[in-house]
Amino acid sequence: MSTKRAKLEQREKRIIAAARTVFLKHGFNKAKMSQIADAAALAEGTLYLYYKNKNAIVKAVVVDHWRQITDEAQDALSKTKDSFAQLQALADYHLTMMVKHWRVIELGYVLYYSRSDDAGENAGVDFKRTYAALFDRIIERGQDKGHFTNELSLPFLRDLFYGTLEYAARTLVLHNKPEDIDTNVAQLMAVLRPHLSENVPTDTGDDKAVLKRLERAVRKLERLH
Amino acid sequence: MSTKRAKLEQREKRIIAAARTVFLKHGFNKAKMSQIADAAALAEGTLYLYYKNKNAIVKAVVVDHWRQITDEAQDALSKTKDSFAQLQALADYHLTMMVKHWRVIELGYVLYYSRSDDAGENAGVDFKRTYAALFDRIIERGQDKGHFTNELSLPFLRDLFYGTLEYAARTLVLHNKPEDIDTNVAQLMAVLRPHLSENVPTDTGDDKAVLKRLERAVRKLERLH
DNA sequence: TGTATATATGAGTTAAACTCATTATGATGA
DNA sequence: TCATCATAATGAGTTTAACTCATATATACA
Repeated sequence: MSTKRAKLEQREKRIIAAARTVFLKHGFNKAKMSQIADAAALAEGTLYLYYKNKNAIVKAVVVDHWRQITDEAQDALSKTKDSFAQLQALADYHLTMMVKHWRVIELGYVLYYSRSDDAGENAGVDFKRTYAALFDRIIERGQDKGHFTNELSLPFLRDLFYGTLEYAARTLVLHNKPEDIDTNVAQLMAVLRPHLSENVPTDTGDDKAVLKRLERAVRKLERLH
Repeated sequence: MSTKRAKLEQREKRIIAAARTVFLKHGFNKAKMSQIADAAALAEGTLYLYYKNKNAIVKAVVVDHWRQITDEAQDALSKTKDSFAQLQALADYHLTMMVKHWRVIELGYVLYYSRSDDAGENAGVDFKRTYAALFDRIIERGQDKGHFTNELSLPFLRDLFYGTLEYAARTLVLHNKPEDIDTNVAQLMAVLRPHLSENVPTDTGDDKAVLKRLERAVRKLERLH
């Protein structure tokens, strides 16, 4: 009973794995169904028993990728309970993954432009949905615990977070600078911090002379960057 | 002399206009070369005298769009000399245009995924280049005039700006809420302000502001070491 | 073991991007 | 105005690759 179902699922996975390899190697257009069939050790016609068409296959590849990524990200987040640290961990993980698997991200674009290909069928671009929810959960929990302000709306914060990181990833890949992941994450967190952390006013009593001296030093340092 | 060249350019424009109509109506895949030819009142073969293939046509459509957008944005910016106001004007214009012409943005995705189609030929995705430069110019001029700090790197700022706005546009289109353009722009500017405006705190009594600024600077230093 | 049902196959069909031999257009000069 | 040449346009024909379907094979069940 379950062996049959298991076997079919096994085949589906084999197709996805084969398709992923072929798509990543050649890109969507130059990838041929015959190549995918070969890589999966199946006849071309058999592919169509599992997926309606080439678009459905690429969609399955992309969806599968985001599912894996979501699982891994969840693990990475569980290492800390501090909301802000979790956010930083997510940003770091997300950017790292995007840079590493940029070709998959580009494959995802196929799904955007080919929407409305077959009215109905190809329903909305909702891969990433559960992944994006990770961010929402962090923010909401941070707000509940009173650590985060809510002066910025959640949808906006989400767009800022993921939009910035996607563009940053493209820049890093384009200029082949994966070592800049950290500085990008740091800058993003610096931007978010004042809008998330409930600022505890620094205690007074500090000597003005010290402040003045510090400020001169900082100004000097700032000029270096 | 010039009439001949002018006529050819005229034809190119007719093809782009026709292609734009057909692509926006049907999407890239369902748009047929024959339809474009019909819409341009030309034979199908003639299209190939002007553009190498379907991809080249869609690229021309997208490039043309961004050229127009760039011109218009420049006009919108010339209304004010204040750097921060210019940034806000650009954000507002950009988001408005993206929401209005979202289908063209999606068409642009075709260029991303189909890169490497024909090694060499389809050189980098550099439409938007001059458009993105508008942002750079505002930032750089603001920094030169001493109104903007430079604690965040230009590439990062650019990715933050355009990345956030693209994601925000997608959200607005998806939820059909074009009236939220203003709130999105406002939130983006609120996020950017503290990192751009040089708010030199008067060291007379304004301890909190000084401390805040010093803290930011120190955190930044900590990140670097 | 025989029959029915489910799954796999790949030669054949079809659609659409692209080519190219032929035809039309228009410029130039006598 | 016409003859010659060069340039541009045409669309029937070719090619490629996604997709189909009649046939073959495997599997479950009595």
